[in-house]
Amino acid sequence: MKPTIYDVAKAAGVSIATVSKVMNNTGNIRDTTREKVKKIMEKLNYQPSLMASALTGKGTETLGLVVPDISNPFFSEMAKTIEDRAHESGMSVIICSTDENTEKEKKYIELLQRKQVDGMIVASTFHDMEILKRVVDQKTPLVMLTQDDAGIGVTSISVDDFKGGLEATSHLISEGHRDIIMIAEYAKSSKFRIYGYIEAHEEHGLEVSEENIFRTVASIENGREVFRKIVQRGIVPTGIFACNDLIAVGVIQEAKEMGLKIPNDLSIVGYDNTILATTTVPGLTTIAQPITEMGNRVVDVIISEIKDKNQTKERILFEPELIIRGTTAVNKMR
Amino acid sequence: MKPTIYDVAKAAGVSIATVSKVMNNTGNIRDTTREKVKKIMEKLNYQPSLMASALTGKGTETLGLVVPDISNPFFSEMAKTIEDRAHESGMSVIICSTDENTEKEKKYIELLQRKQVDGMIVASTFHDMEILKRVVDQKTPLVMLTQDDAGIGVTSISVDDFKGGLEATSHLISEGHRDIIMIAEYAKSSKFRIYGYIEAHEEHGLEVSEENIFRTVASIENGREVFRKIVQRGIVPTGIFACNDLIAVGVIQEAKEMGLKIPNDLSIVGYDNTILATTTVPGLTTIAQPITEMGNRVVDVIISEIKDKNQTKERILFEPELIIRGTTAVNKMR
DNA sequence: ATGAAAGCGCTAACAA
DNA sequence: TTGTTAGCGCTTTCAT
Repeated sequence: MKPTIYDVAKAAGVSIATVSKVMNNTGNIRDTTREKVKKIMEKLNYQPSLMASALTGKGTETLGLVVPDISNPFFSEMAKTIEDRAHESGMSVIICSTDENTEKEKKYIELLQRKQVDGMIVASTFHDMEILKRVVDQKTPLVMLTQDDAGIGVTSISVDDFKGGLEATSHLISEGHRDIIMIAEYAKSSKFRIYGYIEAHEEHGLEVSEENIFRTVASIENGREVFRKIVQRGIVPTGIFACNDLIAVGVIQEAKEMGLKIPNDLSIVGYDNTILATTTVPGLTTIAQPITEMGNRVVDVIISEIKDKNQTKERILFEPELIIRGTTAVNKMR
Repeated sequence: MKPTIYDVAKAAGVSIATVSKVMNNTGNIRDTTREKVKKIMEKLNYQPSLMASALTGKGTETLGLVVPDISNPFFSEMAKTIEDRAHESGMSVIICSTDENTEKEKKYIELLQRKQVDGMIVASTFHDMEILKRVVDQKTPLVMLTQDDAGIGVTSISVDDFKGGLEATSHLISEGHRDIIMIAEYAKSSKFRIYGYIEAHEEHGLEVSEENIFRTVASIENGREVFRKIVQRGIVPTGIFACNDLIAVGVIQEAKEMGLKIPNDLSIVGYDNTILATTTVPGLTTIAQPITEMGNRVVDVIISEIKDKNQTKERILFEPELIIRGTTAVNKMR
């Protein structure tokens, strides 16, 4: 079936050691031998088994990427840069989508361990840190993306969520909004965005009510649902800060269907600056996370940790950036 | 570091064969022994190496998925269903994004072969069929998604693109449009959509000009660019059929910036019915591909081919469905 | 019911 | 410069 190193060796009339050497460019091989072997490999369409070489101690040249939902543009865009960067370094990526489901999180992490990935990038909301702790204990390089490390001693890469929440909320406040609802996720990253939301209020001497903070899971449908709930409760916000673009889009859609004009009746700020933020009408004002930079960086970090396992763990924060588009405007309701 | 089967065996005071048997539920093991071994595995957090077991002839329980661009919502949504379905069957998925780049296509396919994936799903536009032919020759199950098999004898799953193109164009024609531009991709799937476009014209006794068919690569930016080009050439279409939602969104954006009213000045039909089609304003009229059904089906097919390599190859066509939203309306320009 | 041992495809000493 | 050989962690006969 698939040719092995033995097939190549036999066809070339050399030993498997020689074949191995020409594959890996190690040792001293006579040019003529090298050429001969290469020709045979070509002819047989020989693909050395990564399984076998991994077994001998070499790496698998594979990274595991765990995200909550690959169909969320934020993560698919992130996955794309991560993949590109990884492949530049000769590594491939196994992507797992956990659906924010604790069972799946566990299953996928274990799967990645069994596949002996050289390193793991975890962008998913981990409820059970014990699981991650175990991979760290087994010395598998791990870096957290988009959330901090929760004390398991790994490097983490995220944007300054506190600042992001602060900027988003401050923008709404400065436009004259006073009744600002925040729609957060259950995810860890939301925590700091909430603090930012609170801080912005305090800076302006405004009250914050826990009642104005809603929580849901990222999806357009959930965004719609939460907004419906908000309205049903008789709350009349003029501004909404949604923890991601998906939710923001849901709010936009629902609000429009209710006959609200955006941004005149309702201003909305999203988070992530995904492709969705550019396709809505009006365009979505949002907090940009530098997806490309973060993706590239996380790959660079994980690769350097693979090379040297004892690197100092750091907490890398990128700057969020407020992108003002059309969903926010001066509050004329006051 | 990571415990091996030897560590477990030693700790449990049994042989590795016994450990192997309890892992795989094979052979006859005394209950007490089984329990003892299981307890040790638990305690050591033992994860059997998939590398090692793959080497002994077992599968890798991994599927390779090759797409042109994972950040295109069509493919990320597809990837999500494929992943979900695959994981239900205990298989994981390695996703590769080729960027429609022939080099990368080759690189990734070879990578997947080296990783000994049990099967491959190829949704990417393959220019060099020779490469795919080789994987088929090596008896690796392969199914093509979203494009037909180009004579390499594998099963393919796609929607009836001819019909999709026909319906999209017929819809525009029935709304009174006569100057309909088609923006296609270089991809194989576009070929049939173009035939559909032509057929629709012929059915209505209308002329088709090759000049009205543009080609580009899927992205919002390219959609904008092509539309600019169209306008620059002095062509004034009232209808546009774009081969995917991304391009359609680009057209919408560019047209709006030019001050055109949609759908009054310009009607647009997309293709794919991704999340983007729901977020534009007005909503995008588009041809839906049943992403979930196709994704599930392709996994089922590949898994059954893995189980039995000599299955009859088939060509499975799903039905496209015209989803009418707000970007199309009766042509009032005539 | 359990274990010894061969072998999967490759790497890396070590010999020759 | 090239080849021999002992593993890597696991599965699977075949003995015991």
